[in-house]
Amino acid sequence: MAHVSLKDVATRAGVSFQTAGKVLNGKGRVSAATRERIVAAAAALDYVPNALARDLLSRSTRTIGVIATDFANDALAQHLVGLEREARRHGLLTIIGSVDAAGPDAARYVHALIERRVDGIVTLAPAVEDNPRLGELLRGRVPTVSTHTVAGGGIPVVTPDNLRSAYLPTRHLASLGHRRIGTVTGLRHRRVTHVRVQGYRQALADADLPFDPEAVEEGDWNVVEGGWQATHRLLDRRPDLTGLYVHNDAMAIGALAALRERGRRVPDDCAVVGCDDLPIAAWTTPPLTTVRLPFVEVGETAVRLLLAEIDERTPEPRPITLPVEMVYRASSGGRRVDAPVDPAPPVTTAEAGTG
Amino acid sequence: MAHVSLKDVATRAGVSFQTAGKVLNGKGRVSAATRERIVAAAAALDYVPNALARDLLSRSTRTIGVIATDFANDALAQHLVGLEREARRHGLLTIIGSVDAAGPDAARYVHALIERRVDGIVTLAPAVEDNPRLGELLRGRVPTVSTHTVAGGGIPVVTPDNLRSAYLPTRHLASLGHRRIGTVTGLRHRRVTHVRVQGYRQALADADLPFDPEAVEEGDWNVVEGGWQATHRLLDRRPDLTGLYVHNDAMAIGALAALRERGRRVPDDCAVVGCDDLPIAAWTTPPLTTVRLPFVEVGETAVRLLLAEIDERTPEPRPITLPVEMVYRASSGGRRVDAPVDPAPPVTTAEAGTG
DNA sequence: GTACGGTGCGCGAACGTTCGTTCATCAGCC
DNA sequence: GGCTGATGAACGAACGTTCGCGCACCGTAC
Repeated sequence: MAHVSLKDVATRAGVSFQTAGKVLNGKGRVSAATRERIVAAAAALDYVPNALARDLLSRSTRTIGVIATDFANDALAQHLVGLEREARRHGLLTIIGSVDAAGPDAARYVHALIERRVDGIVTLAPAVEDNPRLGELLRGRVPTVSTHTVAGGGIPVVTPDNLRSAYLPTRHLASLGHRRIGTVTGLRHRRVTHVRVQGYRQALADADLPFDPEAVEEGDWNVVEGGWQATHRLLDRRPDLTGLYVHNDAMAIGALAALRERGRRVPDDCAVVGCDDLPIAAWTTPPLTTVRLPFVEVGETAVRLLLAEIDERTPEPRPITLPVEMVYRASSGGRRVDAPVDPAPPVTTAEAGTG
Repeated sequence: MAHVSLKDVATRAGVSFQTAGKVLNGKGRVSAATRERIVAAAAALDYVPNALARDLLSRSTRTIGVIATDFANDALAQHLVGLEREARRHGLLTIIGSVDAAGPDAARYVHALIERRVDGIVTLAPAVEDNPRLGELLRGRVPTVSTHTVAGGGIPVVTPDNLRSAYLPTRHLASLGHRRIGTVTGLRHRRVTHVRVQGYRQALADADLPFDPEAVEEGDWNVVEGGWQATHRLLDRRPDLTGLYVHNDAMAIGALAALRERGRRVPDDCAVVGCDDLPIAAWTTPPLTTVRLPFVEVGETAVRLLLAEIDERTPEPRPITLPVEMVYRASSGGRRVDAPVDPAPPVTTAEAGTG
């Protein structure tokens, strides 16, 4: 498996290695005869050019790095799919690495990426919101795009329209006639959670419904059980809720279980709307009304933004948000009296859609 | 963001770049005074060594490539988690790429990996079973380990113990007293499917139950709907089944839905056992008895095998299989009369456990 | 004062490319 | 037959490292 170099090809073809290089790159004027000899030699020796040497000279590796927390996470995995696909479309390779939140290996990994001279980095890591170290490591050193607001700022962000991912389902529930709508949120320290609570409140206000802080409960949205526990806590406090917006589908499955245990029928006694539109959402009992988030598109967009940043074309200053979409199923009673979705965002604030 | 080289550090410190290199690598004898100047210069300039140059010389990139079909697939995503973690533990970077089965970009991607001089490749791609091209591309050119038997052979394989992943649940159902046990299989052309049918038949035989070809139905196991459809087809033919082994949890969820639609209670009218132990398996209605497959461990083991192959230590000749484990939940009626699991494999054949 | 061992650095070479320049050869032309 | 211009191929240099060798210089010992 020892590799063959241009020099090897050249000696076999009886030419200088530079001439061999010219032929194999299709550049420079070479006679048909020698060209043929060189091509034959390259084929015979199974020559594969050494990208290390080329990149060393060209100062570009056509490689990007991905910093993620957990590839098995549904959303992140889909981000990765879109990201890698778009990267490959542009002829870029993708290096991945997972980092535990604030551990020392985050710094080590970033360092390794810079040593490899990646052209840019995409972070798929909620941890960058709280942990300022990662931002410091990246800012000004490598072109970077993040799918989460980076502590300290200065790094382009692309996310789903998180505000509407809460506004739409809440409005949907209100339009179905529900007056007491609760919500099971994601982790409190996450930015997306704040934005969603804001969207939820906005929809309540638009429907002339009061905001009840006791109708909001935080859950651990990494596990189904988090939604199950939070729903129980919420219903202990507010047993009269008839509508529930849960910040992700995993927790919504837990919520359905909790409601079932309490003998509350869905959607008749309590309507439930999730978020994410995971594949299983269509197969819960009852099937889950939810919000489709453009996870794959976020990954794709991140790469496009990164390429723009690398080429020093205007690095998008303000966060980019991608449209979300309601998916109506039985857990909310279907799309009965839902108002048409207006094309323009219902609200606009400085915080809108960033998360 | 222009990068700083040893030469830059050296001129700032007033030494030759080789001396700077010695200091920054901790090798060679250098006086404390100049050492300090060099370190200071490196820090001031934010020097990061160029791995391209180093790797060019050392002929090792400490990087491995991953060829996968779909990172959003539950099993593959977990493979990837284990793989990347183990790689990082050994100081290796991981390059990923997804390839559509037999498309031309598979060849392109492999080529790109070899150009980058990756130290080895792991394939997480069922497609290598059918498509001989990928095997040809890799064999003899790059150290490779696969999680799927590669068409043409010659490449080390590591998988869960697929035979037992079917034997154990079938025996479990038999031990619960079920006499008519059906199975919804994965895609027919996949090797794992054959091995599982073999394990299923073996368990039937060991329980003195007849094998009924009509009690076996293929499903598209990439989607829940595949299990739903297959179960309906199966029950149309054999309405009297009282036990069902479904080849993955996603399809098992579809099976539960199909049984519900037919008014058959689980587990009383028909017991169901899935396979994979996805996080949601504990939250279906009823919770799903299933087989835990060591997906993460498969990824880790693949990296260890690959490192052995790279170091030219005995490249494991025969396929490695990792132990699987029953997880008892309500969909089968729990672990009521299950026989103790014998430590040794119940059967051994040439096909055992490979898939 | 010469020989000697050790220390501290510089220097050349190599890894496999790409790029630009130089050089030899040859045909065509007055 | 000497000049021009084109063509084909060789050549030198550079990218940023690592490695080993060589060479000053200093202090010590005879």
